[in-house]
Amino acid sequence: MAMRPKSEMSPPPAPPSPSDQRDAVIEELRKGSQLAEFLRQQVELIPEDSRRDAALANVTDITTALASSLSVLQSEREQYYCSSSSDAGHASGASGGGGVRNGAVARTRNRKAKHRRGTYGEELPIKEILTEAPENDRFHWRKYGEKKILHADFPRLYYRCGYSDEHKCPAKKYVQQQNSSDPPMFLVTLINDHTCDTLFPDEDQDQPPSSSSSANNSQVLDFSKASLSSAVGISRLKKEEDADMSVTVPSYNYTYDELSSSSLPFLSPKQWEMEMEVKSLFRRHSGDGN
DNA sequence: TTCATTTGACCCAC
DNA sequence: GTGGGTCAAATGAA
Repeated sequence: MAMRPKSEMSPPPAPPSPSDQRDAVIEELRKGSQLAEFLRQQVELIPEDSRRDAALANVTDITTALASSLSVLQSEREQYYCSSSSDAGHASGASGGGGVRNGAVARTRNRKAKHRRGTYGEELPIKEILTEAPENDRFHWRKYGEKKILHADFPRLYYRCGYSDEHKCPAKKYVQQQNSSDPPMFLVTLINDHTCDTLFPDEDQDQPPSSSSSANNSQVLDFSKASLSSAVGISRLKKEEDADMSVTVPSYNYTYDELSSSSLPFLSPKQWEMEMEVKSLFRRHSGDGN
């Protein structure tokens, strides 16, 4: 965070409100959309058909991601932080949810609930990810519950790490559909880091995803900026049908200036090479004589 | 047969 | 009493 000299901070420094942060993000997304459109024009100048088409596909993904994010943020501008003390007020949109599949079965059990309601108890850290593909991260999740949430039009889905039993991995995530747009957006709340990932390094990490799924990265809206790199990684497609998902979008957490100083953890080497190539074109055509 | 998902019941903080 | 989080039997898919 940039610090200003005390002499410049004459008014009492009011911390930015959540709505201010949201407006700032919306503004950045708008700038990003303009840049993406400009980038598209530059990419169209690439002479080689294959490279141009691939780059255009990436730009299209970026544009789609920015547009959908803008849509979500704007539609929920006044709702998102209404319940600032709770996480339960995020959802909005049309009605949905599942129906009754089975008849009611009377069961008697004798057990104790392990968890507290409300503020996730003491489980930390918490990361929130806005994505079109909530299941599309590199971890294996097992669904353990689904709950209709008050004032939410979509049920909240509860997942825990698929290795929670084997390796005592405490990672969990809650998935809340945000709207009924096409594709719908989901707010994914990640709770606890994966210990299974550190015990058993992901064997696919050095295997770039197939070119057909060039952008299996989710959108990350992490206002804290602290968990940006670890929140979402290159996807491990746990099921074959995941490979058919075409709604994944590239991460837009980096500006083009930041591209040069960051390592873009979400991109495969091939994608990274392409990004660098596009970036080079971008600079050349934007009059950057350096 | 095994594994994952569904879904009503249960627990507990508020 | 309400509502969010979790459990676990029932069920379906592979």
